[in-house]
Amino acid sequence: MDVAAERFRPTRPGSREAMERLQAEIAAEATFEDAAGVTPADVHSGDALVAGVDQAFLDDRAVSAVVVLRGGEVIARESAVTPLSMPYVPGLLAFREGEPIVAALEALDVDPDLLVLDGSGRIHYREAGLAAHVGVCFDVPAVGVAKSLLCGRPRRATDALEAGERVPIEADDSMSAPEETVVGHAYQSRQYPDSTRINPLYVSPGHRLAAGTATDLVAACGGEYKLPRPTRLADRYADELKTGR
DNA sequence: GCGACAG
DNA sequence: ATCTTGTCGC
Repeated sequence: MDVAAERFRPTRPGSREAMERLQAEIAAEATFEDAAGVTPADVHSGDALVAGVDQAFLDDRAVSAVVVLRGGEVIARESAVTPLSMPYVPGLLAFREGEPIVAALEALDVDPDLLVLDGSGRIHYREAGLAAHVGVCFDVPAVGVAKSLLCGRPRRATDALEAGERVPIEADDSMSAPEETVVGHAYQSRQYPDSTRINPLYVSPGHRLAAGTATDLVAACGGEYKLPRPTRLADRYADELKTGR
């Protein structure tokens, strides 16, 4: 697939200020409402191609793995390795992991209808998390799936949720969005029958999706584990590339 | 100064 | 994210 807007390519700008300015542009360019056509039904039927993306690290390099699914079946895989240009900084993840991700996606011969990224989308200080950055860069519907919450506040307690339940995540005063704007959801993809609790996933739209639809799509991706199938497979592939099978 | 902080 | 043994629970 091809980058739609070269100016949004996540390469490391000179300063933190420059990176934050670019994120403000990303957020302004991102659409946080349904504007693409990809529906949960399309994901189920196989009418939509879903790409799961995840990274693994080796010393000073990052390896990004992409797995494309059509109705739960793997139809393509790609990967890319690039040197790390900066350390992990909360709020600037896209500038650390974006280069290998974009490179791996560019190597794809097919064009996914939905990108599922490991990290936040709109749940971000400037509403420009990894999923928004990559989604806007390719101008493709994207959703972010994080294992922990970067910012924002759950509308109610998120412990003891049943499988399938979701709780809105509202913007707090650390974010650019008006307070209480629903920027994503805590989504309980899996849960044990009793005692032991599994933490929920934090799903947020990256581009061309409303918060509710983003979560519906992740649910439609399925999977036997906590992470949605596309992400789980990309995670395994990345680890496979890192070690050597 | 204190607390919070995707991967 | 990554480094890792043991350990709790279905």
